[in-house]
Amino acid sequence: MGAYGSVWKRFVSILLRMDDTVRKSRVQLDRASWIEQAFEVLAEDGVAGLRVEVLAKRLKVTKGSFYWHFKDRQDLLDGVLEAWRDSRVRDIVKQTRARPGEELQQLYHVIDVYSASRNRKGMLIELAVREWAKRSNAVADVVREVDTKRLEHARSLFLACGVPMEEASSRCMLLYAYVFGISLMICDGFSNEVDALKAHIADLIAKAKET
Amino acid sequence: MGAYGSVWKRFVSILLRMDDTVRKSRVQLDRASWIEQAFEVLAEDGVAGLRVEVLAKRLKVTKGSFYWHFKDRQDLLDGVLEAWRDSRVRDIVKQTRARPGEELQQLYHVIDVYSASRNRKGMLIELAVREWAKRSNAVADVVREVDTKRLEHARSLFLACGVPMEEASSRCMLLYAYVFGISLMICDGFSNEVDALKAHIADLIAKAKET
DNA sequence: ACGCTCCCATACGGAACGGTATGGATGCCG
DNA sequence: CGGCATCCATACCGTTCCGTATGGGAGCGT
Repeated sequence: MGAYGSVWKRFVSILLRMDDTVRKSRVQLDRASWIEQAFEVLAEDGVAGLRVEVLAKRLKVTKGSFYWHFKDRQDLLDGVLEAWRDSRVRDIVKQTRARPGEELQQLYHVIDVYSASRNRKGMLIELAVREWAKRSNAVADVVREVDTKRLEHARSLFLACGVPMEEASSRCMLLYAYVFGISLMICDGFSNEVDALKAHIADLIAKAKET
Repeated sequence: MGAYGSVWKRFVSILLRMDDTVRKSRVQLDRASWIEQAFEVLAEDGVAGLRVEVLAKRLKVTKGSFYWHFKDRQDLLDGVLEAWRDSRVRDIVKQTRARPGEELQQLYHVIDVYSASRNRKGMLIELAVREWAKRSNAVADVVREVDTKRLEHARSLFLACGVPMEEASSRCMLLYAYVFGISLMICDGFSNEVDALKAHIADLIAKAKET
């Protein structure tokens, strides 16, 4: 052993971690696996499709497993909501952190990331959660928390671009309302150059120096 | 009788009309009554809440009545979709028809009408239908048809204001995406002057002469 | 009074779903 | 080897749905 002791220890730890990962992802399930699958269903069928037996069938187990990891269906919904909030908070600080001087570019990046064409699944989850919030005060509280953080971060980008306060507040609200709203619309009957129009709209929101 | 003949006839016709109205609205139901109630449920619980027995309970009848007026649940959904399209088409021509010279004012009116604060029920139906469209191609086709008409009418207003073509196309897309998206957001944690910000956003969309 | 149509109530079967109880398989640990 | 904890399968109950079959009441014409 000697000099290879630490390497051996790392190798063993990797083996253990691999074994643990396989166990968690194939043979045995945990809360995270159920919640992960729940997001898939959430994107496809909305919160109304989040049924215990449906998830169990997708995971190829029975609901006996579900009620081991979760107290009841509400416990799953709480876990999904918590996981959504955590992932959104992480995503916000990641998407709205810009190097000095690149704030405007970062604003365009945010509009692009939330575009409905790419990242389709993420937007479907976003819409499903917000529809969920219409019928649950607890979900509405989380959405309010996420929206507040998102708007504040985006506003700081506008402020860094030299936009005054009220204007920056309005523009970041317009930005997020647009990206959510455009994903609800079906515009391909209006113009065959929708992408060009969307690029123009991004200029209206971010720059707004057009005539 | 004599001179009172016509009065008597009118009285009888009123009685018959009242009787008919009572029959339609209380004792007996028709397709329109079920569809009307379906829109109430659609606003509250979304399309997933549109269950036959739930509607029957709300109308204080049994589903024996439902299956007299409708072939099955899909028949109701088709009726709801058709009624939504018709009402939207009527509303579009009503909301986007402006006297010459008042086109800009009419654009502000459209933004105001679709505001989430007032007309809350109408917006909930709008969102429910669009979420429905995510999982049904037939609904998506109707939404596409409505969106196309809406955008074309709104674009004509921008064009009448002297906005060039591509700019007008972009602005009307931005307008509708904003009004739908803002109704999905919960901004009251971001600012305590949300209404003032929304008024500013309306200027950004309609005028957009700000710095 | 009779039949006829319209409209709805009742009863039933079947499926999907939430939740509980219980047993069984596996692995770990002394 | 035996005891224990972990994790899941099975069986079951109650509820809520959709859809159908059938009967019945009210109006209405003859």
